[in-house]
Amino acid sequence: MTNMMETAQAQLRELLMNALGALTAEGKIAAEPLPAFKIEVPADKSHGDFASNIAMASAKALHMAPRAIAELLVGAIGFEGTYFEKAEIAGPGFMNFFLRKTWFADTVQAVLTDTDNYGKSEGGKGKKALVEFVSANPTGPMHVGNARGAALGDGISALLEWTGWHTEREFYVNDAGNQVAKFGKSLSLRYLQLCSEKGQAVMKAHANDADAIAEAIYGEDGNSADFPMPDDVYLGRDIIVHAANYYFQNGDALAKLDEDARQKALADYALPLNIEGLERDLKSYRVVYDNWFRESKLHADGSVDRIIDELTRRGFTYEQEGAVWFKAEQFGADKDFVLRRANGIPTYIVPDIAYHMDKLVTRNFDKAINVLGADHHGYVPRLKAALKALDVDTDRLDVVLMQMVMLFRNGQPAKLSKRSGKAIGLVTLLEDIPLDAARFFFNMREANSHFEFDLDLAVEKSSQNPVYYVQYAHARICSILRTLKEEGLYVDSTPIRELPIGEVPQEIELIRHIAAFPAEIAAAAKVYDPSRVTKYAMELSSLFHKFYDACSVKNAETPELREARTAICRAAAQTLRNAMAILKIDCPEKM
RNA sequence: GCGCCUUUAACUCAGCUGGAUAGAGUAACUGCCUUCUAAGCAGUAAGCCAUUGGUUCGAGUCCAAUAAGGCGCGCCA
Repeated sequence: MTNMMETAQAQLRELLMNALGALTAEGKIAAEPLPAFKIEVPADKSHGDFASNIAMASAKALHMAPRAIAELLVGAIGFEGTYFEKAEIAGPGFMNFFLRKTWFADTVQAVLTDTDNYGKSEGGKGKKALVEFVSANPTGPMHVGNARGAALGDGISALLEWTGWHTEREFYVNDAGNQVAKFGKSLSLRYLQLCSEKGQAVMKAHANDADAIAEAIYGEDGNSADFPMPDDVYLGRDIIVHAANYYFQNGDALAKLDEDARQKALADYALPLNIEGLERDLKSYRVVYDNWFRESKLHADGSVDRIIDELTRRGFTYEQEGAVWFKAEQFGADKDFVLRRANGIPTYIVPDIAYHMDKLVTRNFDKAINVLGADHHGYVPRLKAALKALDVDTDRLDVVLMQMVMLFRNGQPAKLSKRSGKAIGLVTLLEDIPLDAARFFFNMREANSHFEFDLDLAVEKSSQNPVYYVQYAHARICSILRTLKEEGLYVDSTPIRELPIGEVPQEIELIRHIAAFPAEIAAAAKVYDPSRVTKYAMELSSLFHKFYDACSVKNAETPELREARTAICRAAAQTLRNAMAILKIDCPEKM
């Protein structure tokens, strides 16, 4: 796929190297090894399209003033047949280079040729990445942090795909261990409450409505005087709903069983329902996973036990107070930690180690990327220490830490959904704000910054809302093209290089930014940061609106100019669509 | 106590691998639609880039210390 920015940069670098070579051959400059120099896009447009610090960087080695070097270079460069028409020397010795119009025309042509693939690159070709994100506990509904994780993880996955990686999205299902036991216990308690006299009264009062029953039993805080709950269980309404539904289907038979059997039966009933629910809710958020990897599999096939055995075999464990410890300090972690408790049950990290061995060894992904809440940052060095002890190159595991989300409404922290009045989770959030807004907003800030989510702004249909600003730009372009077609003014028959493209500053600015798209995507993928895509889209939209204001397409001075601007519009719309496609946000043709 | 993150305009944030006068949006005020979507554009205002030192041709950007805020350091996950 075409990257005109890169093409121009490579050409410029070659021109400079050739000029240097020629000057050295002529003896005009000393034959010294020169330090690396940079070619970059200056912030100030009057400084040209590209600038190089080559003269300043080489000053020391050549024992010459930067400006003198620059002057020699400018004289030695042959611009014929290239994308560049001239160079200027500025400031302390910067060299500023100016592009010819053909470069702008070729950029527009590249977008129209590549269409939906414009911006893709192949840096990751032949390599496999596994992106694990959300992995919410299946014992309850997803919270707002999961919504951010979902948008972020999905965006990172898309960026990797756009840069050539074979990418799989994965959800790690914690369907084993302590929290499942706690889940069963919670369900059992609620179930027994429903079977009690008071519970039966509530059931009768609310007929077969599980939600209404849950509301009544839940009371103020899930721990009412009539239906008290201990400290170490899940209190949520969803637990009561499960218990009630089970009761509707199977009656009170479980009340007569012993506690363990009842907990297991209820967990076996409710857990699959929750997992289906997670899948459904994420799908409605436009997140579709390739794999749902179950923790229980790692227990069932012996992987978990094998981790402890293998670390022991290698001499990296010891026993203390009846527990098995891993010598993590030896592998760079802050302190040793327990692998197997005195009661014989492995700690949570052992299945995690087994899981990552599965990712990196069994399935042999080149990269495993985990999107985690920042509160897990202490856990990362421990996991890496264990992987290192098992001979895995820990650079293959990249962790993207994500800071907390704070929801705001009317400038105040918001806890409850406006519409349903329930706690704001992923599902209730989408009741309150449009899907596109959620996906856009959660990708506006980089992962590692605290995020204040303004709920009022997200629903606002105005210029203040960045999602609408971007979508409006696209709809506006579509409207222009529609009008041209209706009036028979839409023409795309002339080769783009023959059109007058890049006549005014607003056109140039817009095309320059369009040309930067492929590099921006590659850079965003490299640092796992989809927020660069939202920023790019906002900037592109802004440049289009400015172009729109300055350059009429329909009423262009000449038919050639109209055709040129039509092509620019099409290229801008295409680029905007591609950026939004990465984030899975719609680009409506009308608003 | 140890470790990680954050600190840029009144508010929310950009500032890519150090580069030429530090940028947006919001809020305030002023212009621009008989002409392709005014959900837009243009203009006016605001900043010891937390503090102090260091590295160099050059620091918001790199290093060190300090301060304030957030988080983590379990035989919880």
